[in-house]
Amino acid sequence: MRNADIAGLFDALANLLEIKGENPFRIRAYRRAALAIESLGKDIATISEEDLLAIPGIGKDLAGKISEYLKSGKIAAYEHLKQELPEGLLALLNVPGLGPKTVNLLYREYHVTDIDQLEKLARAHKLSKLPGIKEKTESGILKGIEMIRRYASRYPLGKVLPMAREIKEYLQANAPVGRLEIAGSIRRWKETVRDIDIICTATDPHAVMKIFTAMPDIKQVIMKGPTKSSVLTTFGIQVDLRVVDRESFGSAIAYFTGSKEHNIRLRELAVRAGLKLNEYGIFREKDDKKLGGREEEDIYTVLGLQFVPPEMREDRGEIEAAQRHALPQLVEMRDIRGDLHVHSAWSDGTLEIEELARHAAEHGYDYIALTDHSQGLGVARGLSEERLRDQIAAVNALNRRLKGFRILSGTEVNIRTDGTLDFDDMLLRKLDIVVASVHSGFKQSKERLTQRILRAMEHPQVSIIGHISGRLIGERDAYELDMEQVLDTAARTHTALEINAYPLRLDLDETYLKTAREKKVPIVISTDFHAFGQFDNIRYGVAIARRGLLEKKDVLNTLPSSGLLKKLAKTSLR
DNA sequence: GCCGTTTTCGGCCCGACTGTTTTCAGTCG
Repeated sequence: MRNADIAGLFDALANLLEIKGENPFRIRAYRRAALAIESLGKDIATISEEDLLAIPGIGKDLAGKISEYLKSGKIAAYEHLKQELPEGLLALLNVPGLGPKTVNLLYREYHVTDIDQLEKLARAHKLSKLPGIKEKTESGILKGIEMIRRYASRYPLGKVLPMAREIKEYLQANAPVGRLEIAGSIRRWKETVRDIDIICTATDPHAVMKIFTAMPDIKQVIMKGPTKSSVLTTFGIQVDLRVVDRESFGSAIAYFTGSKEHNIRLRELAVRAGLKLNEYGIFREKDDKKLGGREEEDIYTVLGLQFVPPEMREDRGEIEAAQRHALPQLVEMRDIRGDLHVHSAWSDGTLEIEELARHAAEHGYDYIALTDHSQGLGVARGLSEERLRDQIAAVNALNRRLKGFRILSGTEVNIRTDGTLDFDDMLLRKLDIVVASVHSGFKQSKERLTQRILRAMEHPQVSIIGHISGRLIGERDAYELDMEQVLDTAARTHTALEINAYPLRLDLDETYLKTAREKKVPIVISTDFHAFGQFDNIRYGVAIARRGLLEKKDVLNTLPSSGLLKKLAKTSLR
């Protein structure tokens, strides 16, 4: 798909225009369009020009530029702009504290076009000769350069959320705070996050800020004010704390949860209704009377909107739906009845089958599917056919003893490099659930990988395709797949796709979920359980499902086991 | 550059903190 390329080009265009000092609203239009294209969920090349115009934020001009790129691989306007301002300037914008105005100044005065040049000039104290720049700014730029060299810009949610919870607990235990919540992209459950945003109420903000900026494991205090402070942890992630009084907590958490684009749309609605919305509340414009803000719901109510769950707040149409009071009823944690991807100590898990069952029942589940690895995956102690037969017998024996809980016999069978499965068909037929996954040969061509997965989906015994993209967020990219074909085939063969709730996987990812839902592809949410406590990871998967707008009816493991097995029995459907 | 329950033209969100300034521009979220 070229979506990411086009979105990237529009973003680059916006940045160059900003350095040039162009009309800020024109710049915003490019950025909005870039976001819309990125989260489109289908190949932009397959969309007619007419349908392009139906996408909010894309008008005649941008639709033309998209077509131009699809035809020629270039956008003339961007090529022209590059003649004026070198592309290298874009990298300079990534330096914290360095914005478009300063980049422009540096380029005009010293022809700075890359970070190494900038660093040399700063070290030689040449920058402080420029208007508006003195020693502090100069050393700030050097610090900024060090930061981008040392740290990644975004981190996987699964790494950051536990840190955020630690900070939350620390502040609740040590600072005089009232209500306190994690906000920002963590609260929206974005799969990667850039920083940790925390919002709290307090009667003595100074005392809170003092404790916050002196927390253990703080590397640097970036800024410190009475209502807003930022620090950098030794891990390298920025933490922002915002303090408000209790009457503003709702509006503040709404504001601090974002997304920025969602907030902008809310404020535009407010302006049009003769209101003003900020982090302190929602006010009537003419007399400044406060109409709400203590609770987050106030904001949506006063604006005449249905309450929008944080996971949906990305300005992807949720505001319009909330105006019509037609938001989907998103799937919830309590809807999940069981886990369909679970490993025991028979392969590379740590719990015995009975312990697993008890643990799952304590977690509130009615069933699990035991899906240990297959023989080909030696590193994970994959089961031989003989051991799998033994396991089926063990599960049957156990099920006779268990009351109100059921273990489904299953496997996570390797999809071999040619698309065949790692167990004999006769054996697979004895199982309740067959999860088929790719564990090797990631470097195959897009065509081969796609064919491989299609072939597995055509197999009558395969109920679910596990972690379909193969990615590990921040560690390994997804392999290339023709997702259009994959989703069509999944729908046709009634093969479910898994949302793998392991925090570094989280695929099938949200960009494809919307399309999957439209095509009526069955979806399951599973944790890929290996060790005690990991059933809790289901929250990540539910969040991704919610970000993909899935409802309870779209997710198969919201069903009781009998209904679930009926839905997964694809042979009876053909 | 987009868009329309005021508008096809004239609007387009709002505030905190920092550094360099004697009143504010730049950056960030």
